[in-house]
Amino acid sequence: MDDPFSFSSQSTPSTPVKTYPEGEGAPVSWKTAFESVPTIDFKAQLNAEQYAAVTAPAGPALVLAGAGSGKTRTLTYRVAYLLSQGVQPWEILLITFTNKAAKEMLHRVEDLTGIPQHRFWGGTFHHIGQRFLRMHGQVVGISKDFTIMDQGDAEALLSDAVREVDGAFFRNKDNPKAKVVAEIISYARNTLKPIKTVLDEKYPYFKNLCQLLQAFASAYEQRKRKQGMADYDDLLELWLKVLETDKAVAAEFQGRFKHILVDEYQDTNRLQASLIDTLAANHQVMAVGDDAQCIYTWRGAHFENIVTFPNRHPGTQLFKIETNYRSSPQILELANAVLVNQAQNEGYSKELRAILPNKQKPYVVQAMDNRAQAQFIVRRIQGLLNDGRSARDIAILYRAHYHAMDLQMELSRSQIPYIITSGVRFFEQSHVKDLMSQIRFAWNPQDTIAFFRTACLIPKIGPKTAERLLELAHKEKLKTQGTLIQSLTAEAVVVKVPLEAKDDWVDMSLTLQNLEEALRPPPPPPISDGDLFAPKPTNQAAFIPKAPHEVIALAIEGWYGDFLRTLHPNWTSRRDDLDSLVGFAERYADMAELLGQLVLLNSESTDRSAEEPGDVVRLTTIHQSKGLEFPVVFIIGLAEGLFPIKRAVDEGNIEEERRLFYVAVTRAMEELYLSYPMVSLQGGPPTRLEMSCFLQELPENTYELLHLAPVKMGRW
DNA sequence: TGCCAGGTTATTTTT
DNA sequence: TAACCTGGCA
Repeated sequence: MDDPFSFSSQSTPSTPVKTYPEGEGAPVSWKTAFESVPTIDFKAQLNAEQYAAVTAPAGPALVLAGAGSGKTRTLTYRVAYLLSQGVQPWEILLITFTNKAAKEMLHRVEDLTGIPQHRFWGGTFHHIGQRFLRMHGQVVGISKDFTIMDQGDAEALLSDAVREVDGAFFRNKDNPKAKVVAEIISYARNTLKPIKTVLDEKYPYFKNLCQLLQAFASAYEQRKRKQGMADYDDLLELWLKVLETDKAVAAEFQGRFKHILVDEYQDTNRLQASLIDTLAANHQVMAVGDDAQCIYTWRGAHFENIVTFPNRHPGTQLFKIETNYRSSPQILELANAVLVNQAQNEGYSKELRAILPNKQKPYVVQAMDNRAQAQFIVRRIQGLLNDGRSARDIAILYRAHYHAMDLQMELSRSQIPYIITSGVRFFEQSHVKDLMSQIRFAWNPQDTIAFFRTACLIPKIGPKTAERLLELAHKEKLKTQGTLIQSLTAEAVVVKVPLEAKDDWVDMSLTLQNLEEALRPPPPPPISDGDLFAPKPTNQAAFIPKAPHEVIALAIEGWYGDFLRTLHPNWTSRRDDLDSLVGFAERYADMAELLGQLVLLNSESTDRSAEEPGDVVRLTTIHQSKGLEFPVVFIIGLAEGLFPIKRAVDEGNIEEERRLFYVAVTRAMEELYLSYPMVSLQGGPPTRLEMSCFLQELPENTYELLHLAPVKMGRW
């Protein structure tokens, strides 16, 4: 697996990946496969707008695809079209933002063309960056087998770096917390701006900390390199750095891709845009997106990227796809009205054109308070279900998770099945991370974050104690020539473990030792003994590491499996999570790959979500609803202060809130309910809430107002 | 130094 | 709801 691009978004050892060396044609078998691609009548299967984009001649192209206009379809057919023109699959680079999108896209291409997914070069920015760096990272001083940290790990490492530079920093409560420091630094990196600029623009109240933050950033950087770690941003930042440093490598990749396709281009940040621009040195790039749906500027997304794309790629052809296949004309009329109120000069003008039959106008619903809002929705849902609607056709969208609290209670009470996609992801759940930390530490004893996480689980052991013990173990290691993990159980270390923690400490260390033995050959025995019968070095050559899923099973059987019971009351379900991790890991042949993927993949790819889609109502934030569609959509909390949310108003980010509202509205296919509570009972005395400005701005003929009387009225 | 209980507070979160 | 913080105690 040396070729960085010989992968699909999912690693499936069952279908071995073939790669073709540079300059060589594909093997004959492949050609046969290629010829068997069904001929597609592009003109018949696409509308005129889509057809134009799909069959665009080579060269830079920008496809503005409105909500529900068949964006994915267009992209998929574009790939098929290129293939039909003789382009080889490995000459196409397909970049998406999410794993979900990558998976879906590759899947659909395979369905359409019959060519297996893994022939295509596709994945998320981060996936591709990872593979690239595993190959060429040394150019910028990162080792091949770096470990990728997730958000939490990165913050922990950053905290360490901060304390190293200024031990008292976090004690001052006026200073930003580790999370915020991380945010600032990350934002700077993703937007290619100096920290100073970021502070000026977004955090003026931390301006005086500029020097300090810069010092934190570089200390953090050093730590990462020293410990062989990379955070998410590194995958992009260092990728770009390599391309800029090593012209030969850059040229190789620039020549390799004849066609680069980028999905959701409006959500690229400056760093990602630079990557694309660099790779697409010959302007062989098609960007697809919708600037009206850019909702991630707070994380560095820069929707002007889409606006200035033609400047950076001279000769760009512009395609607009505006026929909407998703929503009723009434819903689209409202959606278009949302955009009319956009500040001027915000992106491209667009108007979605309906082709579906008429339906009911969207409703605006005023409820007394949150509770009444929830009750209204529950009653309405019951009505829909009685009319034969499936629960899965219904979604409730909101701006922030906590807006849905009353609703959850009300739904549970009425026994309406629902799922809520909450903020915590599978791999970020504490027990999953606990377990994986042990494996990570066994895999890479340099990974002190993993060690601390594991050690501090034990009662009576906190960070300070853990640090002392680790130091002792290091000393011991030098003495005995063993491994660090072997030293954990050395007498000199164990005596320093707090009395009550001893049993757990030893158990934990023994498990770690088991894991280590499963992963790596034992170190050469000390020579000084003169022991002629010591195991011979040949043992090492013969060592075969255990498969990742076996290692995970080993860890569960070990110390943590039992310890978990003492940790959480709901340990059985957590134990199930861990067991499902074993199944998940079966897909991976080696630990390095698994550890890398674990961090890059989020909940989508777990077996868990595969089971999820049942016939249930879906509750989700608007951000997470992007790309989805539902026949019936409720958008709740449409009051000033809730949506647009107060903080966004304070910071002057109304336009992003408006785009968010636009995204929410365009999820709906047939029925749309926009509701808000008129009184807030949250914390303290009841306060009156105004109708959201987004509703106030709408022409009155775009919706029907429904004022809920306290008593039951009519059907609801 | 570490633990625990109780209280507070709440943006959004592709990787 | 849950995650986080704080203060007081062992």
